[in-house]
Amino acid sequence: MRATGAATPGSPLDPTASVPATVAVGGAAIPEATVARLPVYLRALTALADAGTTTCSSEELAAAAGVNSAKLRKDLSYLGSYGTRGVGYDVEYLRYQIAREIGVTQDWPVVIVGIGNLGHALANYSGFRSRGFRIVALLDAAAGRRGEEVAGLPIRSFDELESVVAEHRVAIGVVATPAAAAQEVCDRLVAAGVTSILNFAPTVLAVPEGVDVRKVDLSIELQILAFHEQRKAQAEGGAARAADAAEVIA
Amino acid sequence: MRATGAATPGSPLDPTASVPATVAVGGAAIPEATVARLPVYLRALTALADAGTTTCSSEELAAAAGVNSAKLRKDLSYLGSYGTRGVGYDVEYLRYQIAREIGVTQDWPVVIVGIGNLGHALANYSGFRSRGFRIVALLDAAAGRRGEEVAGLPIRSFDELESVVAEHRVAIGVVATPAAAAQEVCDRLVAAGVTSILNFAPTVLAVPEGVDVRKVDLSIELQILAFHEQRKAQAEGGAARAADAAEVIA
DNA sequence: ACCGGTTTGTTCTCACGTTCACAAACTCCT
DNA sequence: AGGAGTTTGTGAACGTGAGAACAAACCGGT
Ligand SMILES: NC(=O)c1ccc[n+]([C@@H]2O[C@H](COP(=O)([O-])OP(=O)(O)OC[C@H]3O[C@@H](n4cnc5c(N)ncnc54)[C@H](O)[C@@H]3O)[C@@H](O)[C@H]2O)c1
Ligand SMILES: NC(=O)c1ccc[n+]([C@@H]2O[C@H](COP(=O)([O-])OP(=O)(O)OC[C@H]3O[C@@H](n4cnc5c(N)ncnc54)[C@H](O)[C@@H]3O)[C@@H](O)[C@H]2O)c1
Repeated sequence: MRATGAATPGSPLDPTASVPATVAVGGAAIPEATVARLPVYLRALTALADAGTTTCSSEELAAAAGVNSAKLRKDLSYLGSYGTRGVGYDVEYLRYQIAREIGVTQDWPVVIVGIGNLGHALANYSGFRSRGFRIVALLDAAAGRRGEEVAGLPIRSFDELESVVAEHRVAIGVVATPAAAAQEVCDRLVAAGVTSILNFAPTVLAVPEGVDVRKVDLSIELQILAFHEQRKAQAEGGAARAADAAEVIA
Repeated sequence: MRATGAATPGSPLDPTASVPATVAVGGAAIPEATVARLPVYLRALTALADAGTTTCSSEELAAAAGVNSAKLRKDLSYLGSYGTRGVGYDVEYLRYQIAREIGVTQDWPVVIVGIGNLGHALANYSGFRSRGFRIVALLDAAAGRRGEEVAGLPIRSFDELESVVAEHRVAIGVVATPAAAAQEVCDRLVAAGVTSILNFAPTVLAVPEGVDVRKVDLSIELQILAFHEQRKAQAEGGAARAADAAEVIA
C-alpha cells in the first residue's frame, strides 16, 4: 500500500487540530503542510552537503526527502526562487535559506520538565544541538532527583522555572512528566512566558491563544500501525499473522 | 493563533507521505485522517470511564479529545451508528467498538531494536501494555549490552531477530538505532516478516509495498515550533524575545 | 548568436478533509 | 399519547493539499 521512498504516514499535519492552516505574518503565507516538510528537506540537504554534493535537482532532493518532486518544488516556491532552471539547487545556499525560514540559524533555548525515563533520554540526545536547539535547564518536581547531573546539566527544582525562563529568554518547553501532571506543568510554563510546548504526555493540553502545542504520542503511532496491520490481516483472508489479535468481520 | 482545547498541530497526517488516503478492505473505507484520531478518542473514552462517566455527548467527548464535535460525529459515523439520538454515547460500549476497530482488543507483540538512551526509555514505558502492545524482545548489535536486563527483559543479539519474529509472530517493529544503521535494520526487519515499523531515527526509510512506516521525529517537531515562534516574534515587531534568532524581513 | 537539452516555477484539476446546518430519532414529562 | 427538548448522523459547501503537465528560463556546445 505504501510505496518505496515515499513510505510514511507519520507526523506533522495533525488531524486533531482545528486551526487556520496557512502561516502568514511578516513574509508570505506558507501552508502548514509545507512548514511541516521544511525540516525534512533541511535534513536531506545537510546529508547531501555532508556527502560532498554541491548541487542537486528537485528530483534528487525529493527522493532523499521521500516526497514527490512536484510537491518539493511547490514547497520551495513559497520561500522564493532559490533554484536555477536547467541546473537545480545549490545545496549549501538552499540549506541556509530553509534554515533561515524555519528560524534555526541560531539556537533556541529549551527547557525540559520531567526528567524520568524519557527526560533522561531527551537530555542525552545530541541531535538537538546540531539542529538549532540548546537545552538550558532540566527541571523535575521530585526532590530525590535534585542535583543529579544529566549530560552535564544539573536537575533543578521545578520552582526555578520562572527564573530560568526569564534568564535565558526561553520560548520553547518540553513536557515529559506523567499525564496527570502535564496540564499543571503546561499552565506554569505558559504563565512563565513559554509560548511553544512539545508534549510527550498522553493528554490533550489546553492552552491560551497564541501558544502552540505539538504532541508526540508513541501509543497513538503504534495504534495507527495496528489498525493497518489488522486490515492487512483481514485482506489476506483472516488466516494471517495476527489472526489471534484480529477478528475477521466482513 | 491556536485555540484552547483544540490546541495542537501535532502528529499523524504526514505531509511527507504520498499515499492513497482512505483505508478500505474488509469493512468500509475509513479516511486516514479519521484513523489517526481514533486513538485519541479511545484515550479520552478511557479517561471518562475511569472517572466513572457512563454516558457522554459528542460535545463532551470532542472537548476531551480536543476536536470539533461535528468532526467527531462524522468520524464515528464511519464505524457505524453507536450513539443514541437525544442521549449520546455509552462510554464503555463506544470504547470497545473503537478498540475493536483499531485492533487493540488483544495485544500486539512488538520488538524494539537499538537499546540505547531512547530504547531504554521505551522498554521501561508501561503505557504500551495498557494500550494494546506487548514488548516481546529487546535487540541490540552491541555485544557490550548483551544480557543486561531492562524492565524484566534481557537485551538480546540482533541476530536473534528472525527467530524472535517467527516465534512470537511479530508484525510491528520499533527502530531506535542511530540513523546510520536504521535502513539496514529496517531491511532486516522487513525480511524477517515485520510489516509495520515505527522509526525514531532521523532518516527516511525505504520499504517495499505493503509495509507501513511511521516516524517520530523530535527535531522536526521542535523545528516546526521554532518556525511559528519566529513568526510570532516578527509579528510583535521584531523586538521580541527571540530577536537574536530571527531577522525581520517584511 | 543560436539551438537542443534540462530543470525550475507555476497553473490547473482533482481528491481529501473540515465545518455548518438540519432532518431524523430518541427521551422524558405531562 | 403527544409534544418539547435534546443529540445524533449526514448532506452540502468550502477550504486545503497533491500531482500532472507545461511554459519559461538557463546552460553548454557549436
Ligand atoms: N518512557 C517512554 O518511552 C514514553 C513513551 C511515550 C510516552 N511517554 C510519556 O512521557 C511521560 C514521561 O514518561 P517517563 O517514562 O519518563 O515517566 P517517569 O515517571 O519515568 O518520569 C516522569 C518524571 O516527571 C517528574 N514529575 C512528576 N510530576 C511533576 C511535576 N508536577 N513537575 C515536574 N516534574 C514532575 C517525576 O519526578 C519523574 O521524574 C509520561 O507522560 C509518559 O506517558 C513516555
Ligand atoms: N535519545 C533521544 O531522546 C532521541 C530523540 C530523538 C531521536 N532519537 C534518535 O533515536 C535513535 C536512538 O537514539 P539514542 O539516543 O538511543 O542513541 P544511542 O546511541 O544511545 O543508542 C543506539 C543503540 O543502537 C544500537 N545499535 C547501533 N547499531 C545497531 C544495529 N545495526 N543493530 C542494532 N542495534 C544497533 C547501539 O548499540 C545503541 O545501543 C537515534 O537515531 C536518535 O537520533 C533519539
